[in-house]
Amino acid sequence: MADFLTKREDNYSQWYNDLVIKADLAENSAVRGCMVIKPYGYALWEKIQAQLDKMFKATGHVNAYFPLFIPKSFFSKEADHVEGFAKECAVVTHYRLKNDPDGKGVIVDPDAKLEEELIVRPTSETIIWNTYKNWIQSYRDLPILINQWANVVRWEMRTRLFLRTSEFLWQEGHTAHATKKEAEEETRLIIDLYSDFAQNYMGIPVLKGTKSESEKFAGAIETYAIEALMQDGKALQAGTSHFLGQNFARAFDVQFLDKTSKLEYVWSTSWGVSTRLIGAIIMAHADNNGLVLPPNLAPIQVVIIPIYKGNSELESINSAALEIKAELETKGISVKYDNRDTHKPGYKFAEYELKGVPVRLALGSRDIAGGTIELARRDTLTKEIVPRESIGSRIEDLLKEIQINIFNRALQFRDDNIYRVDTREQFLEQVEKGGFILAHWDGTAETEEKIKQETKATIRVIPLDSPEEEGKCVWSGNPSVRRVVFARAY
RNA sequence: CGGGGUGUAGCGCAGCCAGGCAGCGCGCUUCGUUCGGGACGAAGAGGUCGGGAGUUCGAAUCUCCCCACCCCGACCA
Repeated sequence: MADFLTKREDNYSQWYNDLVIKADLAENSAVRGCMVIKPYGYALWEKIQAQLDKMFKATGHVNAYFPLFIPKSFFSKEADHVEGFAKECAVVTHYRLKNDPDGKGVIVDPDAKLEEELIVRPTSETIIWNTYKNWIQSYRDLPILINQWANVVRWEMRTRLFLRTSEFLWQEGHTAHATKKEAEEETRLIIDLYSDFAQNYMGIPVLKGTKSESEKFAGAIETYAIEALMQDGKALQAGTSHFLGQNFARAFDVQFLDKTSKLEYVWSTSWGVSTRLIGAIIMAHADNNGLVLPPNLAPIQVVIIPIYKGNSELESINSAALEIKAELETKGISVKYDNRDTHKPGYKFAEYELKGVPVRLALGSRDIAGGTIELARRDTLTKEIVPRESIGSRIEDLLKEIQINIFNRALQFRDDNIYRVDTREQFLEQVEKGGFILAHWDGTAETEEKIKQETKATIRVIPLDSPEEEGKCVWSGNPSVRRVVFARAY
């Protein structure tokens, strides 16, 4: 059917690239490594934003905005943080252009060199903690629970639309607390919130856990992550929440007087998810006909397509369609009525399938005469004829059903692709096939590094709920007390 | 930064080896017939052949230089 898309089974990454472009989500821009997010892709991001924003607000967070530019000196204050980001920072060195005296065009004005270079934020901990320093003197000033929606820049070597681009959109939460306990609770609260969002809105099951020492955020004491499994068996980190301890407070000298008049460093967290989530939605649900969007995040939940011969038929279909649209909209369902006369129904069917619209209604003279509507669902590609009077309630139920169905499908796939592995041979074999590998690990960075070098698999998470279990490290044979999750990852 | 590849109409490509009117498919415009799974016919529009220099009567094609992008590695949400 969709023969303009590369088949998923032929070349998964080409299929993904084709899909992003053909479904009109985004395209490569004139700037290397940076994408243009097109209206349909941005609409999806807006749905993600709106829901997360609601969830952040419901847990007491507020939004604010900090600068894009960060003085270079701020980066040198937290050693691990510098180490982690130094290699991928864009640097602003000048503030003016001038006409090229030798000819056409403009050049950077050498007289306009900045005293101190500015870093384009790869993340905002430093500028934010420099600012918080001025906001916090007393325990009465705490907690600070701020989120910002922003763009960040990380100069990536290799980029892929949504999954890894040099500039991307995200939200970053930065909180300040009086106690360690409170900051730890915040970190856990957010990773649970992300997990809830991934499962109930994106329809993607995730594994929740902590990162190993080498995989955690630069500057964090502990990094919690949710990890999803894509259809090709590779893992995708879908969200992270960091317990930063007092690292940034010490680096930026942020102290407060507690209730006992004792001077203390502030405890902090940071957490984020990015436009990468769009990549996750694609790679978790889409098929050879195109996107399959979860109803809870689909920009268009229902599309209505008229089928008619001549203008007289169209008129009666128009009025019926608009009635149905209005009825659905009163139930909070987003509906598009596509009565463009420039494309045939078959074209539109294929187009909305490609774009992953969960439910499609087709309305023709036969339906008008018989008081029915043809309803097609994207997740199963099945059709049914529904009586006109029950369409509202049918769709209301169906959207919920589709949401659950695609989650269950992804869950089934995920569960079918978790493997308990106990020997190096099994590990090597399974890593080639993909999936999450549950294996014993001796807990050392050396072993982790060796495994990464030889298999390209990394520890995705150390699951929060993993039971203690005596075993031997799959690589070194040294004793281990629990299994961790390995996979090749995006 | 290494290795490979590609730049020709909006998109996808052929033409280059062996120099001689710049082509094909899709898309686009107009008109007509169509319309329940990507319609058909007819007529059109659309080009700095990535850029520069050279060889030649003549360069998309040969030579040299430059630029950009893509893929594969090392780095990463």
